[in-house]
Amino acid sequence: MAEIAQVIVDVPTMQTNRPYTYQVPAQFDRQIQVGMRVIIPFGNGSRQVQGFVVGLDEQTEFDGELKSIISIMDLNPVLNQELLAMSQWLADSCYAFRISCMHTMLPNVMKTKTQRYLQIIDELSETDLFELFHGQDEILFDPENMPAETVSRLLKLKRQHQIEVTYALTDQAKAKFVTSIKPTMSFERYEEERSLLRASAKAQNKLLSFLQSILGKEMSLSEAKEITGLANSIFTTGEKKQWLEKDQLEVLRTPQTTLNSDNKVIPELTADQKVAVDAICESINQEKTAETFLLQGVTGSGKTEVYLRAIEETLSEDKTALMLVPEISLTPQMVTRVKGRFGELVAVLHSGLSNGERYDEWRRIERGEAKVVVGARSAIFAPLQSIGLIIMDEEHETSYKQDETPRYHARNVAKWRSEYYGATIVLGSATPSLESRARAQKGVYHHLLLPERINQQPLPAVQVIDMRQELRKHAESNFSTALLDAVKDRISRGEQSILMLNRRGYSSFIMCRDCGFVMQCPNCDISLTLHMDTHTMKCHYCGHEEGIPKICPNCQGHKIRYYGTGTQKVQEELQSLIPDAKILRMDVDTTRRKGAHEKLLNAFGNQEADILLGTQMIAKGLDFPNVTLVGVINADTALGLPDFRSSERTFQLLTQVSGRAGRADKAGAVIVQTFNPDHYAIKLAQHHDYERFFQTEMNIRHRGKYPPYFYTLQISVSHEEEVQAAKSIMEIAQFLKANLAATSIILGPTPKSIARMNRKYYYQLVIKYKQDNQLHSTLTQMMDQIQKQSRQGIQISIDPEPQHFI
DNA sequence: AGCACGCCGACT
DNA sequence: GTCGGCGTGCTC
Repeated sequence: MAEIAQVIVDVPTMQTNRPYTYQVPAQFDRQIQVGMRVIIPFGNGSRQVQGFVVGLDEQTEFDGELKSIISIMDLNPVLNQELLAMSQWLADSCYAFRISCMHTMLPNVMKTKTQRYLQIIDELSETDLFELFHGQDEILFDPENMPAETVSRLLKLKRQHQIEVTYALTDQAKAKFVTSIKPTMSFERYEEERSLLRASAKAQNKLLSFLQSILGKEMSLSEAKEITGLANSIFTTGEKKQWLEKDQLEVLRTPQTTLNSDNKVIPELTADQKVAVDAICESINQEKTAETFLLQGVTGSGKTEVYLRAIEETLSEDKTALMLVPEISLTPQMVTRVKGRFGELVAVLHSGLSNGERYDEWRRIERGEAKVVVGARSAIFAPLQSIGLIIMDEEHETSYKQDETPRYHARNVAKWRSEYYGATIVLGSATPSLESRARAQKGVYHHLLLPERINQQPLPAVQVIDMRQELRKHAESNFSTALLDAVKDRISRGEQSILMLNRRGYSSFIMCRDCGFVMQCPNCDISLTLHMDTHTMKCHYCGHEEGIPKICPNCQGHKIRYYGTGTQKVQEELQSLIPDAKILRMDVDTTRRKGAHEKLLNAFGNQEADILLGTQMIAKGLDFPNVTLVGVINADTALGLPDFRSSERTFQLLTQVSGRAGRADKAGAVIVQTFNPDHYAIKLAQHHDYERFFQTEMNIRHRGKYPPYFYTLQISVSHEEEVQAAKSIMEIAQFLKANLAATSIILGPTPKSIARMNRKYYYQLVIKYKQDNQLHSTLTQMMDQIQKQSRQGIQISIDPEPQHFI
């Protein structure tokens, strides 16, 4: 009986979101395994696409002519049973296509690039041959980058069957090889060869001794050249004389990290740490129990050491460990600390890796060479087997939720994997998300506390400055007298300060003083942001860019002025207020280039500047012993946002920056400037009072029927015409009202706060629900319906547990 | 997605 | 009359 394969094709649409059946040709019989990639014909014509084999059978229900698999792309499955099962779960829970989920779980290089070629199959006219084919019998077919007239002429020839389209799928997943050398003789034979040399042949002599020293080994040519200092030609001579063999050696593009041995010092545990480590280790040692711990520890309480001990225990049980950290915390120091403890067993996955490097790290994990994986969000899909421990540091971070499809939350994926393997989860944070803290309260998670800092240092005193008062005292400025004095004081003492600007909703724009005209993006409904470094106006949403006008485009007036506060403007103001201060600015503009981020932080660490001024990105995980002052320039810009999590965000951010001050032997101080000094999030952050904040916020969430009491789900639609988008979301709302449980609540529909983006209008609604068995099927049904309208330009997206409501 | 089929306006 | 516009349906 011939083999039959079930294949998920690489065509991300609703209609193709299911397995297709293919014949396994005789030459591939018993060579194909579930989880491998294959190339298959799909659709009319001879179109070829990539696919993933998800099942193998002897027979099929499908009663039509089966097409055959064209080729196999892998020697081994790239998705194992676990990941395959997970892709299905992920697709269901995120309302995403299965193929999109599969690609999300794999390195980018697993995606094939499709190229189309046109081949002449019949005699062409002289003109066509030369004008279209340049005298060749095959050309690349790339309609996007060809003149429309050329394309139509080519298509016409195709219709007349004079030429045909061929497909070439290129697999980018290629291992990297270098030339290597291998000794071919025995020690004695080399001695013999040496005796035959003339005395002047010094280089050859050297090569012979070198080959003797690496008997039985294989080494890359470049490394051999480096060690011996011999030229390429000597090795070529050696090859000719058959002293050595050249070969292709596979190398892993593992990024180099320097390991300094002083990281090997393993600190003593405090009593609290010991309690935590013991509890976690006990769970790790229990087979097949998926338990979750919430490790709540103030900044500097030594959470990382607890993680490292837990990983150690996991490895000793012959299991693997996964440690997630937010992208911005994935600093070289952090990586060095883990590598210092577990060395070569560690694989690191972060956004700075090239596709090739990422692929190589992925394979180290997949082959079992790496047993500890450290990485940002997508590292949750690392192909580790027999996972014993999953750690999520800073578990409250919103970056754990992917904001494009599939919109998964790494925490949920962690939970799934932990149940699959019976692994232990450790969620760590100084300010846990309300969801997690509430689960700990209910006993769903084990709650572990690290209430004290390692060095017994008190948390820094936080001073809140009422900016409304400040404004009354003196002219408009971003700096209160208190903050300015404090900064000057640090400079005079040779200490450093960190100043944070809450960037959100706080960018610079230009406005005409005469008519009030504000420059807007022609594609999106938002103001353009001023960028002084490039002297342009940019749209932060679609990337649109144009010059700065000198006269008002609306009233032709000359009174165009800058408004708003960007880091750059604040830097200028600060510089004029404290002329001799050395200020380092860190924001998206100064860190765009690769490595710029690190460079800036190193410069600051080496005390090349007095002040580090930046956006949220400076709040996380940085540890500078000489920093004794942290200032928050505008604490409350997030508070004004129409998002039920804005208080939580503000509290978390303030608590986090506070932790940056005075971590070493010097006492630290924090100054927070705000227009809402009485807001509970700010007051409770001032007193480092997480528990009170938790209680207060829970009450508010309870009253408002928000998470963690209710689940949320956002549906948004977009269309080029506003009426169409509005009509569509109204229909959806109607449909949902008729089909959802009575306890479910629909908010909206409303236009999105940025109602137009990239020439499209956006409308949304939010469903709040406690338990709704009909929800999933209703939404699936709805997606099906809407998909039929997709030809008319309606686009829909479902976001379970959205992190941003604006 | 991307390809073919099929039905309408405006050109040699 | 035919060419080519794009709306519609389908892909094992």
